[in-house]
Amino acid sequence: MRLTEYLLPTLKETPADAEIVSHRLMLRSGMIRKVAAGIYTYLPLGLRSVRKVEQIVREEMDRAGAMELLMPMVLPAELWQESGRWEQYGKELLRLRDRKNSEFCLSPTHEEVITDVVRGTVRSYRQLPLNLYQIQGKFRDEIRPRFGLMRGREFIMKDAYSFDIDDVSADSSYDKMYQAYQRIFKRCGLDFRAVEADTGNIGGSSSHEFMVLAEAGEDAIVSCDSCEYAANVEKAQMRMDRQTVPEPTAELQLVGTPQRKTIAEVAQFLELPQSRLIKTLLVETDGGEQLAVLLRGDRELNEIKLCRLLDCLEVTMLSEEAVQQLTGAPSGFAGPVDLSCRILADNEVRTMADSVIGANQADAHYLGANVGRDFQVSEFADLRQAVAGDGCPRCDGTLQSWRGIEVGHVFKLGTKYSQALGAKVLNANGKDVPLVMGCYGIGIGRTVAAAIEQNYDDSGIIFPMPIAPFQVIITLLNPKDEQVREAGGQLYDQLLRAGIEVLLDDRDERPGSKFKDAELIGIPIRVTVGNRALKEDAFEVQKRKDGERQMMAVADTAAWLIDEVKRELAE
RNA sequence: CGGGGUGUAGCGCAGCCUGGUAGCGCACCUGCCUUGGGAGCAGGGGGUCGGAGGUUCGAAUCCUCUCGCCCCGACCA
Repeated sequence: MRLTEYLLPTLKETPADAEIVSHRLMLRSGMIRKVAAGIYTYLPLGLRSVRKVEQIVREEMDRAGAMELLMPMVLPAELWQESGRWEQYGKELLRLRDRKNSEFCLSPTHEEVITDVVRGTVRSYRQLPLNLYQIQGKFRDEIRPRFGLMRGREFIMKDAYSFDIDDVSADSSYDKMYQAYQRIFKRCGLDFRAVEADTGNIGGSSSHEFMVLAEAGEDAIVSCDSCEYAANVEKAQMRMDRQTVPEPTAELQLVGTPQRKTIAEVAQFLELPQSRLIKTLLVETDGGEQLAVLLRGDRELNEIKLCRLLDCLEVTMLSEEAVQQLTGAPSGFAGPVDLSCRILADNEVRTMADSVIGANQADAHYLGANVGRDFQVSEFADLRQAVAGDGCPRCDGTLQSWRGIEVGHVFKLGTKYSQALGAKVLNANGKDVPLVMGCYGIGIGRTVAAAIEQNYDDSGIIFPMPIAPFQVIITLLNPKDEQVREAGGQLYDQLLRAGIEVLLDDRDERPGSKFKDAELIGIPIRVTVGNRALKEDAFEVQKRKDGERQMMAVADTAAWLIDEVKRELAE
């Protein structure tokens, strides 16, 4: 493309509401434009990168034996009522009515539709396994869209669904997708990790998230420094180093702690490390049960682990009034002694002796508290958030922590949807069995954004070759100069003929502006055409990545570029 | 949904407190000039000041309501 004919609205100034690098750079480089909160137009340049990622995804899905189809985005309520999710899904599901007042929704995901398709078309195990995917716009009415394409309401997603006759076969389908994802993100030039993940409310037995490592990531993950273990902190376990239950050495003793409510305040006041305290969190399940959760003072509760243990969807902290009612004291002084509700504790609490706990009376704590002697715990479990430095649950290694951007997620679904929607086939014994499903998502736009989070500098984006909107940019320093136009034009034609995606900056701008734009939009290789170098019968070639310039004979340049682009694509 | 903020030209902002002809920088258009790192000069186009109502001789400015957007939190295949 010639830039004089291309829509490239780059911005010198940074739009005020762009918080993270990728959002800022995508706006500045003219890749996207905001239409409404969490809703974006992909401008020509942005769309090219999106298409690159889509194409890589397509090739790898096809290679893994999946078939592409396309389902509608507007779905009838009936289908969602059948699976029960019309009621369950909540406000994230954007509901609408047609002119006949029938109810519809904008689909945030397609388990129902795909299951409906398959139950109507697949009758026998001989037709399995089956893996169907689509690349399509999705809509989720997020509470708080932010960070540009990172968390939009409308977004492009690849979603695939596998159908198998039994668990063994389903595991193999899952594994194929896992491998395909490894290839996809590798080809996109990303530094990523596959981590064990919580399955959330989509259900299913097992799941991995593909996390691109980046500071701006919304997820925290941990990984072992000596084995392959890696997990989302929502799911991450840790090794229990000390299993012994220590003997109490101190008596239970009431101590005044005026106005000291938080762990930090109490620890400082008593001149003890926070790890000598036990914090008592009072929560209520969505089922209405109130209970206490004990953790070492310096630890954080992992609500997901707690919910799993309690088999509920959410827990909330008790209000000030409820705390007062349950403990007889203002919040900040709750403790497990003589508490009337059920008391759960993190495994670590079992290994603590002579601890500090709340006394259930205003401005007082107990010293020397011991489990079993001074208070009882109904159940110990893994309830705390893993942190860097914890022991790996699989080996002797130590966990490290990272921020990650979730670009892909693979799930073993089991028969949750096939059962709800009656998707069954006859097996080899002529018996009706529900299909065993898996589902596999990739956020396309998010992948582009994540790539930018990992590849940029002060001047702008540094696109990896496979997802760059153009592979080469030819900058004509003075497009009015006949010789420059001629030489640049010839190179441009040669590259086009070779199938190289090339942008010709033939705009009548000053060189500085063109250099700045080329760097901002991150084209991997730039060829500068100016009469100074042309006098030596040379072009100047510069890679965006390292900025190194080299002079190259005009006659050799096209062949070198073609070679170089292919080499980088194959990397 | 709770807390905080903001809405004035495509983008970034000033003006609002203390009411009196709507401004600046960038971008855009024309001309001259310039051409290896976002030049310079001159001229020009573009705004129902988010919307509705109210107070006032007069509202971007004061009051009420409303909508959008942003940040923090809860939430989230």
